[in-house]
Amino acid sequence: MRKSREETAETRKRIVASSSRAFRENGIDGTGLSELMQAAGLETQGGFYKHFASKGQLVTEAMQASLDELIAGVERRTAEAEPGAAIDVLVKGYLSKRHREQVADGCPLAALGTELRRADEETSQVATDGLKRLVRAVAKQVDAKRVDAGSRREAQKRAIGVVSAMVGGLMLSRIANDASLADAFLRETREFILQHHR
Amino acid sequence: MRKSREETAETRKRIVASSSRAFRENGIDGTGLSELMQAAGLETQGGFYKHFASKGQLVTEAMQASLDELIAGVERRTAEAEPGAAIDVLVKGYLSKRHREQVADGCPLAALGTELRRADEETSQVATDGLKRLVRAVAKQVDAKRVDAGSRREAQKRAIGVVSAMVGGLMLSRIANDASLADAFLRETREFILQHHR
DNA sequence: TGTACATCAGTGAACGCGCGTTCACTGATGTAC
DNA sequence: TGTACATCAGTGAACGCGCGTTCACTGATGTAC
Repeated sequence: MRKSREETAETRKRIVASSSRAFRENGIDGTGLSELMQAAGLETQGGFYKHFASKGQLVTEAMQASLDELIAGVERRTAEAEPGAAIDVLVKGYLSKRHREQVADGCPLAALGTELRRADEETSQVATDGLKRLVRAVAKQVDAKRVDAGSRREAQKRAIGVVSAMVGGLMLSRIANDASLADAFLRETREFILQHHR
Repeated sequence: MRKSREETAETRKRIVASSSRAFRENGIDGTGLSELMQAAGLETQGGFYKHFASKGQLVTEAMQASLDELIAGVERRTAEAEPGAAIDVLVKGYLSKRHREQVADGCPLAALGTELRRADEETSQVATDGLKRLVRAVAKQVDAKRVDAGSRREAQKRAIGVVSAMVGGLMLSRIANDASLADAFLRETREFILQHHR
């Protein structure tokens, strides 16, 4: 039953990709290995350890993958936007009903944030790096007109505030079991952030 | 071994109080009943069901307790502050190193936020109510000078943005395994929020 | 106020279950000549 | 290019463990008279 190198590599990628979705959807503790292997199209969970040394290692790689996805999404969206409107596009996309509903495809910080505090060292490092990259990607769009060195530092600082509000707003919008409050969290957090840029 | 009514009521309170701390510290899924009963000073976990119908019911009550604590804290701090400075005191207290470190005594939204999305209906309701009360408590301090009806609605809207940024900033500060980034999240999120009020 | 009985908080042990991990096995793939 | 052997991806079953929950039991508390 041995598989070719190519197939093996594809299986591995499939496990990481489907796990990164499953973790965001059901939490890290809330997702078992048998569920993950089935989601990746494997019949049993025994083969897991042919690809990963432990569940922890998979968590690290899945976190890396979803953060890469997040940052690539931010950069793609802002690159497509007309200059000056990028921050608007970014904030409206992040704090949208679509993003609120599509947890498995969305930001891993807003999906797993409070679980990450208790993650192992490797995952913690990956999350910290992702957070830095996110801040940098957002900073590029904050005050895009001013480009001197001083304002770049300013932009970085502002970007931290923007990221805090975006992630907090999305997470809290998902907690509210009341549609009007949930929508208000998206809408008013967008407004709150964008007031800084008018 | 029967205990008096008074003792029974005290035991129940002790279980709720120590559980609310344990959940914030280690997560809901991450905290077992035997751990909770030991933390409350009971020798075995068998007696748990003399007080609660299920772990879920305890989760609901513990969440209620920690949200009550949070809102009482917000109201106490702002009541003590001199008028006009209340929002400053509130934001600086929430986004402080002390709060970042004292997870078990801190805001349950920043500690358990992403787990609450998957909570049962009762807990979800308690969390939503708590979120509303928090927004209302913060709104009282936002634009405290203007008190006409129109600005009260405005204050409520602003308060939502303030809450999003506070909760997000604290949670992300806890994720960063790098002290300078973690501190920057507290500092710059404070700045970001307070710029709205200058 | 004192006695007899019912109640029930907490103990201690057990239940089935799903968890992460391990392992013997299979047979197609990869390697050596 | 063809053959012989080693490798190893995936299967299927099992491991010990801690989970939430249940239950028989104990004996102090509460209730009834």
